[in-house]
Amino acid sequence: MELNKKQLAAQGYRLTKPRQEIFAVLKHKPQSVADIFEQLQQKKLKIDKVTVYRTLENFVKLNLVAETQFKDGISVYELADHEHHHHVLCENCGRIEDICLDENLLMKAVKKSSSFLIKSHRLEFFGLCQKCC
Amino acid sequence: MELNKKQLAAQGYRLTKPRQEIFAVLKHKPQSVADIFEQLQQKKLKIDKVTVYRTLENFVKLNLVAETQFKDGISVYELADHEHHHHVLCENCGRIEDICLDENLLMKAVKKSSSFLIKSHRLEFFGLCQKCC
DNA sequence: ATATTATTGCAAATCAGTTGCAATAAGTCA
DNA sequence: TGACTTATTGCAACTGATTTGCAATAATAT
Ligand SMILES: [Mn+2]
Ligand SMILES: [Mn+2]
Ligand SMILES: [Zn+2]
Ligand SMILES: [Zn+2]
Repeated sequence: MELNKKQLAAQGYRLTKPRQEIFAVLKHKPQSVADIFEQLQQKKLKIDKVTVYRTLENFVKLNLVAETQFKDGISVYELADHEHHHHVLCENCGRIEDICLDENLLMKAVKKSSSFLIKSHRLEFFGLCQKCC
Repeated sequence: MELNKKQLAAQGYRLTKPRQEIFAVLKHKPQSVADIFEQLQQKKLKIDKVTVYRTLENFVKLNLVAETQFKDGISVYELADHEHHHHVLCENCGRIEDICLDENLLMKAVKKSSSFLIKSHRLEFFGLCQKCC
């Protein structure tokens, strides 16, 4: 997936250097703001942390990026290039693995047991990756 | 459930006014630190916000209170008087409802599809309560 | 090339939560 | 009860993450 000028323009956004660079960094793996900022610095790019915040906010609005909150309320951002899924986080090294589940049964059970109109959910797992086991 | 002197003493904790008051406030419903602090103020109790933080931390250590992180990374605390369960949060009014689920199937599916050793998980639902529908 | 305005970077502000420390008060024991 | 020990509290200062205001910059349209 590429950051595309037309797609941005359609919503009144411009294709800029910082946006391209942040998008490129996200291609590697899901990362926090701090992670992304560090990567940019390593690349010797003088992009302000504020710009990272603002860019991610915009990417999320544009559905280009998905935000996941892990423990401690720190968000991790990843390119929204595949379907709804969840994550396992290694509590030792921070590695993240995607988890795809069939959620029909779960959602059916919830709708039955709750009086609320369910709109969305969040599900994360924590544990140890193979390396850290 | 009552905050009990012996139980606290057994772990070297003392039964104090702030602890009793915070416990009492939690009896009403699950709440954030800000919520709890506001309740205390409405009761004209001069209890510092720092004390609320420290007290909740202790209650969690003592397994008297359970902490849940909703969106935005803000924790909500509730008396730990029932089993492991999850929550639905009303996106309009903030009301919280408990959800008890049989998670065997879910956990089995996850263990099968992940290479990680799963230790714990977090699951929350968002939607609208009956009043807000 | 010029004009328009979205975007950026910097500094300052805000916000949640933490820490250090001296004053206070709960529990203990004579 | 009153003195003693030490856990607890409140206050102020601090931290780290995120937000905001604003003037300078740069992307797009004409
Ligand atoms: Mn993912
Ligand atoms: Mn609950
Ligand atoms: Zn690991
Ligand atoms: Zn509601």
